[in-house]
Amino acid sequence: MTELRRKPSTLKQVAASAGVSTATVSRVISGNGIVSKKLLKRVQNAIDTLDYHPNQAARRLRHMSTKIVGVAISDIQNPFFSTLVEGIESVLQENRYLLLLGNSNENMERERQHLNTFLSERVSGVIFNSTGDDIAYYEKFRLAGVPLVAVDRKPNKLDVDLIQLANEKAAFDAVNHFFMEGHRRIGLIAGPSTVSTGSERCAGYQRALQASGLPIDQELIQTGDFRLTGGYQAMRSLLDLPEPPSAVLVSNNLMTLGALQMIHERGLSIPDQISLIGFDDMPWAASLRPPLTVIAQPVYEMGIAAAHLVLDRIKEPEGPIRQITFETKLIVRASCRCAKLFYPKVTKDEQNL
Amino acid sequence: MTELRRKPSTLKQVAASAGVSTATVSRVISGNGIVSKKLLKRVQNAIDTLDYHPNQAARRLRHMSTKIVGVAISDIQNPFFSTLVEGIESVLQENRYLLLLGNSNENMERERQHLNTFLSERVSGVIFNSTGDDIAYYEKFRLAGVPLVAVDRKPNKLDVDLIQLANEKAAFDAVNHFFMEGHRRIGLIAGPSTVSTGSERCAGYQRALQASGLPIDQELIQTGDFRLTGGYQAMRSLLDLPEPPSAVLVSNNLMTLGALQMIHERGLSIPDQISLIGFDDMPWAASLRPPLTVIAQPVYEMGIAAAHLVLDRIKEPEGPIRQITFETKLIVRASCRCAKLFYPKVTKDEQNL
DNA sequence: ATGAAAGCGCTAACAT
DNA sequence: ATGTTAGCGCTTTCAT
Repeated sequence: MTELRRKPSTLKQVAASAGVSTATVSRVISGNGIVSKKLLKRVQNAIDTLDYHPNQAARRLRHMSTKIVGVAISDIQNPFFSTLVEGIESVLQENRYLLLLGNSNENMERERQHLNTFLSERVSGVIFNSTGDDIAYYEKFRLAGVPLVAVDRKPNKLDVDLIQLANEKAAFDAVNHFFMEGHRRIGLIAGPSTVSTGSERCAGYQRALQASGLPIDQELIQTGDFRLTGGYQAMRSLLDLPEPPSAVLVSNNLMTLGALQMIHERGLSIPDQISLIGFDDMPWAASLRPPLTVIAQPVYEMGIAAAHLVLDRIKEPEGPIRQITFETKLIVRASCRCAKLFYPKVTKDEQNL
Repeated sequence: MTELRRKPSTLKQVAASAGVSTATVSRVISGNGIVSKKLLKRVQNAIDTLDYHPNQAARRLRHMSTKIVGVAISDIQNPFFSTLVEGIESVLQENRYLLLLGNSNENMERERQHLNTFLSERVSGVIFNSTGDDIAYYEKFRLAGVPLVAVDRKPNKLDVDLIQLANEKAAFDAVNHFFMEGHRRIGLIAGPSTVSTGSERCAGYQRALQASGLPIDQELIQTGDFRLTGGYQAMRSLLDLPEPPSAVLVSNNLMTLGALQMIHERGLSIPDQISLIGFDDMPWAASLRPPLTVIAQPVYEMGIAAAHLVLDRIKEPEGPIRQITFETKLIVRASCRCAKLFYPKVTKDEQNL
C-alpha cells in the first residue's frame, strides 16, 4: 500500500539479467538483426521476469520518428467527430501509431496550443478539420515536412490531402427529393458560409432550385452556427415567415436537434405540417418520432481513409495531392411526406399526427 | 513543393545562434533559474527566428516524468464517454498534461494493447472505465506506482480512486416518481449485473418496489447489454408480457434509443400507453417527441473531477483512497404521465397522442 | 552472431 | 549569472 514508485526496468537491466549486451536485447525487441535461439530465449525470459516495457521516449529520441499522429478536431462531443476518431484510431492502432487527440471545442486559443503540442511532440502527421481561419499555423507543418490531412472541411488556401463529402450533390439530391414529394417552398438551415461544408451544401440547395426553375428566396435561407441553438433560432426565423416553408433541409446533425425542438414547441406535426431532412445519420435519428429522413455520411469510413492517407504520406512524402470525395446516401424515413409510403403501419392514435 | 523534410531545430542550435550555452537556453525555456534580461532577449530572438519547439521526447527521457495521462474507455462513440473525455481533456490541457486516448470499442484485445502502450509510454496516470474483468492487468500500474482512477464503473476487487454516480439512489428516485404518477406495474431495462452501474441501478429499482410494499416480479426486469439493440430487445420482452408494464426505467442512454424504436414500431404512444424514464440526459433527449424525462448525470463534471483526482494523486502518491460520488437530477420532461402538468401547451393535433 | 561505444536532445548538478 | 558536462534509455554503426 505505502509502496514507493518502483522504477520501470530498463533494457540495460534486461541485458545484465540475461547476461548479454544491450545490443542483443535491442535486436530481440525490434526484431531487426539476427540473434541465436539460445540468447533469444534467455533475453525473452529476462524480459518477462523483469516485466520490461521499452521506454518509448528513448526510442523516439533515437530514431527521430515518433509514430504519433496528431488529430485536431473542433468538437469531440459531436457524434460525427467521435465516429471519425473511432475510424482513425482503429487504423492507427493496427499500424502501431499513437493517436494524440486535440479537441479545441471551437476555441482558437486551445487549437493553437494543441498545434504547438503537436510540433513539440514531433508528430509524424496531422489530421485536422480546419475552421478555415488558422491556415498560417498549419503552414508550419507543411514547412517542417509533416504530412497534413484535412477532413470534412476543405481549407481555404492550403493545398493538402483531403477527405471530404460530396456536399453539393447531397444537398441537391435532398432538395430534389422534396420536389418529388410536391414541395415548392423549401427552406434551408445553412451552416457558416466560411466553411466549405456550409457553403457547398448551400450551393447544392440553390442549384436544385434553379434547375427546377424556382426563384431563390433569401429569407428561406437561414444561417446557423452548426450548433444546437443555431438550428433552433434558424427554424424559428423560418416559421415566423409570413409564408413559412413546407419542407426544410438542415445542414448538420446538431442544428437538426435544435430545429426539432422549435418545431415541437410550436406544436407542429412532422411531416404533415412540415417536412424535414437532416445531414448525418446519428444513432438517435431512427428513434425519433417520426424517424428522421437523413443524408447519411460514411463517417467511420472517412476516418479510416484519413488515417490511410496520412500513413501513406508519411511513408511516401512526395507524390501528387490526393483528395477523396465520399458519396452520401439519402435514408428515407418518416420525416418527409412520403412517410406514409414507407411506414404504412400507424395506429389510430397516430392518424392525425 | 518538392521540399525535403527539414529537421526541427534543436536547443543546441538556439544556443549557438544566440551565442550562449545550452544551459541558458534551457533555463529560458523551463522558466527555472535566473537569466539576465539581455541574454533572455537574445535567446528569445533565436527561438523565434529558428521556430524552435522543445523536443518532448528528449525532455521526458531526462525528467523521468512524462506528464501524460492515459485514458482507457470502452466506447468513444457513446456521448457519455465523449463528454467525459471532453471534461478530462480541459483539465489536462490547463495543466499541460497530454491526453493519450485508448478506445477499446468493448474489445478486450484492443484494451490490452492500449494498456501496454500506456506502460511503454510511461504515463503518469491512468483514468479508466473498467469492464470489471481485466483487473489483473490494471494491477500492473498499481505495482509500478502509477496512479489509477476508475470512472463510472466500480472495479470489483481493485481499491482505487473512483468517480462514480449515486446509481442506487437515482434508480430509487425514478421509480418513486413513477409511483407518484400512479404507476404500479413498473418495468426495468437493466444493464449487465457484472458491472456496478448495472447492478446498482437494479438494486435501487428493487428497493423502491420493496419500500412501497410491491412484489418484485422478475419478468419485469429485462437485462440488456448497454447497447442500442439490447434496449430494443429488452423492451420487446416487456411489451410481450401478458400484462406489460405501464412505465419503464431504462438503465442507460443507448438502450433508451433502442427501447424507443421498439415502442414506435408497436405504435404505442408515450406517455399515455407507456411512460419512460432513461438514464443520461443527452443532447437529443429534449428533441424527442415527446421530450424525454431523464436522470441527468453531471458527466462533464465527472470528467473534470477524474482529471483532478489523477493529477492530485500524481503530486501526492500517498494518502487515503478517495471515492467521489455524484448526485443525479431527475429532469422531468414529457415522457411520463405528469407530462400534461409540465407541458400544457399542446395543439389539437396532439391531444390524443 | 555478438559486443562496445557513440550519440539522439535535453536538464541539472556542479563549477566558475 | 552563466557555462561545462554527465547521463536519461535506447539504437546502430563498427569491431570482433
